[in-house]
Amino acid sequence: MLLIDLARTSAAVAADSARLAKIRHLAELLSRVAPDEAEIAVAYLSGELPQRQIGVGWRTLQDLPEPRQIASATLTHVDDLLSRIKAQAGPGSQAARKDLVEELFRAVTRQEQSFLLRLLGGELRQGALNGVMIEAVAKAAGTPAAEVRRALMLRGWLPAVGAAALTGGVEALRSFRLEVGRPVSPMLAQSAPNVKAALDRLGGEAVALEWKLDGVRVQAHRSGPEVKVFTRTLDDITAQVPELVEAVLALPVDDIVLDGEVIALRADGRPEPFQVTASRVSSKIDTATLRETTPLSVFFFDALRVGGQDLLELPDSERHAALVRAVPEELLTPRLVTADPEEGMAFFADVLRRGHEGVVVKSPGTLYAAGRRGAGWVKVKPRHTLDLVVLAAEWGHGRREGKLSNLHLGARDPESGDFVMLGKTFKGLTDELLTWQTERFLALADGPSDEWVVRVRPEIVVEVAFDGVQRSPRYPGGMALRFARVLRYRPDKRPEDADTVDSVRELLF
DNA sequence: TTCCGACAGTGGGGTCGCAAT
DNA sequence: ATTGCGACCCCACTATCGGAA
Repeated sequence: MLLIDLARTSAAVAADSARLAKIRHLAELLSRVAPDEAEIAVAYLSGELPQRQIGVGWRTLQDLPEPRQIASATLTHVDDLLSRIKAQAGPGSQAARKDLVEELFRAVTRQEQSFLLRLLGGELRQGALNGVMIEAVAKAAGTPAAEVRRALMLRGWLPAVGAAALTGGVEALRSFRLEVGRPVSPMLAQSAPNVKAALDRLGGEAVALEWKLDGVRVQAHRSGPEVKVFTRTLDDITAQVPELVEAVLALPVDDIVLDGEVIALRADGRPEPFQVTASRVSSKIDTATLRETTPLSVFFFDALRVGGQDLLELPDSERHAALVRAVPEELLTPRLVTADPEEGMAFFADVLRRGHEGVVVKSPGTLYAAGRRGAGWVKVKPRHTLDLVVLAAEWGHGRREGKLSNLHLGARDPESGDFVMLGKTFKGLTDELLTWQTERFLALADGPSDEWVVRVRPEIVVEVAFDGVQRSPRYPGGMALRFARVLRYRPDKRPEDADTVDSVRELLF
C-alpha cells in the first residue's frame, strides 16, 4: 500500500467531524491493507509509529526539502526508513537522523509530507486516535469492538492488536491474554472537586478510599526470579527502582502483577516534593548511590494477577482481598472502606495532614478497566486559588489558531511594584472567553511582542486554580504554579488587588 | 428529547540522557 | 561546561459526538 492512500484517508477523516464517518473512512482503508502492512497502517492512522520513538521532534522537522510530484512511497519503504532513523546513535547521529528525515521527505508528495509532519510531530489532528481506531479495526475486521478493546487491554499496543484482528479475526483477538512481563495499560481515575461529590458519583454506597501519593505509577511483574517494572506509558524502569524489585522478590507469591506508586519519603515518613521522586526514578546513572541518598518506597493498591490467577475481571473488592493476602501491610496503600461521608472526609483531611496529595475513591464492584479512565475510580485533591495579573498571551494552535490562548501569569511584588511571572495556563477557557480575551489583549498590547507572544499592559486580573507551588529553575521568582487553570476573569479587581509573591511563597516549602 | 460517557485536542512545569556547541 | 532536543514524569479542562435514558 502507498503512503498517499493513508494521507488521503487521514485528510478525509479530518474533514468529517462525525465520528461514525471517521470510522467508515478508516475501516475502508484497513479493509484493503495487506497483512504485512496492517500494523503500520493501524499505527500511522492512530498517530503512532511501529518504532514508538525514533528521536525526531519538532526541531528536526524544520527546513524540509521540496516534495516530489508523483506519489510512489510504500508503507514498507517508509517504515524501513523510520527504523534506520531510530537506529542512529552516538556522535554524528543528529546529523544522520536529519539526513534520513530529508531523504524521506524528498521521496514523498506535498500531501504525504503534511501527513508525515503531523505524524512525526506527534499531533495527527485528524480527530481520531485509539478510541476511534478501535471501532474502525472492529468494523474492518468484522469483529465486535468489545473484543478489540479486551485484546488491547491485555496487549497495550493497538497496532499489534489491530493487525491481529485484520489478519486473524476474532480468534486472533481472543488469543491475547495477560502475560507476566508484558505491561498492561494502567487504569486511570476521573476527578471530583471533593469527597462528597466523589461519593455521590459512586452511588452513595460503601466505597474504598485510598491515599493518593504524589509519586510515579508503577506496574510490577514477577515470574519466579524475574521482575520487571513499568510506568504508566509502559516504559521499562526496572533498572531505576532496585528497592521495588527487591520488595517484589521478597513476596511469598512468585507469579504476580501489581499496580502501585513509588515515592521518595523523607526520614520522618513525609513525602518529598514530586520533583525529587521524578528525578530519582528517571536517573539511570549510579542508582546504588541514589538509593542511599533518596530511597524509594512502594505502595501497592491493586493486583492484576496473583499466584497465576488473572484478576482483571474480578471486582475491586476481590482484587484487593487477593492483594492483601499476597502483600505485607507495609507495602499496601492505606485504605478505608466506608459509606459514611463524615468518615471519608476525616480520612481525606488526615491524608493531607500527612503531606500527601489526596485520595482515590473506588467503587467495590469496579472491574479493572485497563487503559481507560474508569468511572469506578475518582480522585480528589485540594485546590488553591489566586488572583493574578495577565502579563502576556500566546497565539494558539490547531482549533485555537487565530486566538490568543496561553496566558502568562504574574503575582504582584509589593517592593518593586512590578509583577513576577509564575507560569502560564491555557486551561479552563471556553471558546467565548478565547474570543473575548483575544480582542481585549490586542487592545491592551504593549511592549515587545513577537511572532508568538503578545505582551499586554498588566491590567487584567484573572482568578486561577492550581494544585501547588513548586521550585522553579526557570521563573524569576524561583517558583512556579503546578497545573494552573483559569477559573474566571475578575473585572471587579484591579492589578493592585492581585495576590503578592509573598503570599505565593507561603505555599512553597 | 435530553443527558452524559468517552474521546480528542490544547497545551502546562520539571527532569533526565545524549549530542552538539 | 553549557545548551538544545527528545522523551516522559506529573497533569486539567472544554467541545463534540452519539448512545443511553
